[in-house]
Amino acid sequence: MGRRNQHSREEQRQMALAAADALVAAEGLAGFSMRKVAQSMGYTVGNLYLLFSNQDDLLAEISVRTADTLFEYLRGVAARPKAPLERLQAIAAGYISFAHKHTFRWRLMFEHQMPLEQWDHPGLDARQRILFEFVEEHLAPLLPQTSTRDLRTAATALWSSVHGLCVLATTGKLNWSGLKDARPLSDLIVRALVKGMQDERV
Amino acid sequence: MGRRNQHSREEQRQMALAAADALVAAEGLAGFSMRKVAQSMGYTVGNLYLLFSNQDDLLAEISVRTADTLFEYLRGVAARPKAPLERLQAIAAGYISFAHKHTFRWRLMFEHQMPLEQWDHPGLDARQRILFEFVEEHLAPLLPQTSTRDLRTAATALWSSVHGLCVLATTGKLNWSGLKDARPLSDLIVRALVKGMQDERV
DNA sequence: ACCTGAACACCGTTCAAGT
DNA sequence: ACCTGAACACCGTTCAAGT
Repeated sequence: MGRRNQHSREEQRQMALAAADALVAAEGLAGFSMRKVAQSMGYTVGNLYLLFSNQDDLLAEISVRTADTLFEYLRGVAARPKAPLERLQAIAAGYISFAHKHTFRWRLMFEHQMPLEQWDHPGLDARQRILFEFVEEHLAPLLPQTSTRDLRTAATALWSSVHGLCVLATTGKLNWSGLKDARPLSDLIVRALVKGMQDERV
Repeated sequence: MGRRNQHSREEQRQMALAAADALVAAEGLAGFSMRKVAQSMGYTVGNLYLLFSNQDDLLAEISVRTADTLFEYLRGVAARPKAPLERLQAIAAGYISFAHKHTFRWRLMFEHQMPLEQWDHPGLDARQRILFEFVEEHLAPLLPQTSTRDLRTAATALWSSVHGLCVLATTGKLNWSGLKDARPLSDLIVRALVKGMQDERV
């Protein structure tokens, strides 16, 4: 057939991304398929391969969207508290609550690029760098007189810790500790880590 | 056909597990399939469903094996250092180096049970509890006069942090910080976190 | 030029039928 | 009783062929 120019190529891309994002949000990566996306947007599967090079490419673009949404949310969260430590704690708690609210979308960012192995998506890498720099920026006031290099190390340590807690929290592995909410734990991690680093002569 | 009792059911299970484990180690979860496992052990796919209830069941059993191997390794690592802090740092570094050496097997433990959602595998949960208690046991000497409840919280905080670093390290996301080795970072996290917690009146 | 439809090579899972 | 072989309902990806 061929419905001529009913939707421009760019419109089709956006339709596909919207359909795919909704599918991931509803069913997770396990329930995702190119065929479902195609059906949901009213086109054939084959057509999807004229818009994206393959499934990984489509999933990567959804991850980029999620990363942008996440970052915007974190910027909003960081705007409230004035005290540096509380701001950092709010950012950490915001990260966890975002992951809790958009579990499948958030998981996708870490599940799907594992197959890609070393092959790095430039757009995705950029988002990750932005996030780390954001943490670094808000950690800086708490660690004055620290070299750029050590500050970067500290930000990496802090963020990987928060991320690890987030992983455990979203996979229900915190029940062991008897905690219902992750917030006390994220506060503790940020506070203790910052305090411990302040005491260092790194 | 039916090769009568050429291998007992239990022998077949072990053959399947060995084949599946080797397949995961070589190709990761992405390259895994029931059909490949069956072919590798010289039986039909259908026969696999007389040994395991389904794919997730088989993968869970492999995860249990990996968890046992990991724990045995960590126990060995913890036997060396005498000083409590150094012992804890050695355990953290051991966890990361195990994940680095057996990347695909280690990833499987966290990738495959996500689809299972809340549905918890009792054997797997037991291993996770053992690991947390192991950390708690080695953290205890560093946090005397701490209640059982707070000690558990501290162990959770510490281990989720180490796990988070491990995730980033094995997915190559540490390059941003300029670190080639994760060891300095894991040492820093353990040291700073313990120090920060010691200063608390939790 | 734009999109389809059917094909290809894979999947997990089930179960009647062979020995 | 033990295991197979073929079927079923799905996949991702490609590409000749229709309009």
